[in-house]
Amino acid sequence: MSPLIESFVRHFGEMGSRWGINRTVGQMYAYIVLSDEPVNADELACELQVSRSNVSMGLKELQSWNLVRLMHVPGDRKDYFTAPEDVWKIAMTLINERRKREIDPTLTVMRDLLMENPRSKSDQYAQQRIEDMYQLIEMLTQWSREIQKLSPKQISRMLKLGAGVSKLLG
Amino acid sequence: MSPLIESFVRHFGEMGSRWGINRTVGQMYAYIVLSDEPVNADELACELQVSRSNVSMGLKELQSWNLVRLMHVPGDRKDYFTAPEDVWKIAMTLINERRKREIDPTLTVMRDLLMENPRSKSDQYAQQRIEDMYQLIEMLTQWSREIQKLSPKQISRMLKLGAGVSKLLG
DNA sequence: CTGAATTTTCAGAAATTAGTGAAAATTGAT
DNA sequence: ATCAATTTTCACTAATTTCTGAAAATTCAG
Repeated sequence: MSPLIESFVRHFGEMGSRWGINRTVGQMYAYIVLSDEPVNADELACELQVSRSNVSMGLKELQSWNLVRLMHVPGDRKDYFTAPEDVWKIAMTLINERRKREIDPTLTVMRDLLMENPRSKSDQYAQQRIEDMYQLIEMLTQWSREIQKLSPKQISRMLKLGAGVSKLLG
Repeated sequence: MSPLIESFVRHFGEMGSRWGINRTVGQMYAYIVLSDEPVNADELACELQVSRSNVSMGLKELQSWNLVRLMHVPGDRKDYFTAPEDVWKIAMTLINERRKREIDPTLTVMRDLLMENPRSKSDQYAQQRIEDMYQLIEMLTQWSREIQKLSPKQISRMLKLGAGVSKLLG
């Protein structure tokens, strides 16, 4: 692995571990993303110096996150993996998978707690707080769903406008 | 602690741990956020059933993230803590602190790697990928900075418009 | 100053999470 | 069907992270 690629892979391993993704899985994905060609498990195990079984588990996880696509190369029985060519696609997938696994269940818990009737003044206050958070998270996830209808080009244009949107809104 | 508050605190402990924040710190913050009045360390230790020293470390962390404010109540030597009343403020703080600690250093690493001259075809491809990611992350952080100039009301209006913005942009 | 109240530190224990190797299961060419 | 190639599983070990209790440091009223 070239020094350039190694630096990146190392850094993303560290980053991953701060975001609840394990270091090795982070490195594996960084390696796959930077790779020009489909990557197989043996290559990952060898380049990242981890056991073959660890790679197998990591790949299973990346597949469950829809972050890699399984491919085959003609005349080779091994499984090969690639990441989407479009970084927007990767970002959207990450956001959507995390929403499914973490945000949606959280909203459900909050909704349930808001249905209960408060047994005290402090429960009432707590419910108000929960409602504020609920509204905020709901708004953000709804927005994220909405903008995914747009093309990357359109999203870029919108983001670059930034605070300028407020002028359009009067 | 009422069952309602306990459910929320438990859930946020779990969530925290999936986002690289330790369970206890997550619970502590959930408890503080839902609390009507300023909270002291002994109360947290007692209600969450963790050691006093663990609370001390957790509070230090929450302070370093600017997520709590230290207060004093007259006639009491203990330190008391509160969370901002505005959930938008909390969200912005989280985003900004995470940017400072994780995104900015990542952008620096990527910028450095883009300066190096590629030693091979595959380095060239890797640099292209890194550049794509760099542009994407840069755009998102720039946007996040920009919209923080707006008031929560204005941000809400903008987010609710969602994909509708693209119509305004033609 | 003194000393009680409070907070912080930190070495080590406990708990959790990650990684390995050997064995089992699967796959697909012949 | 057979068998070699490949992937997966899983019990165990290793590494990391979190938590604790005791001691040290700090704070402040008197």
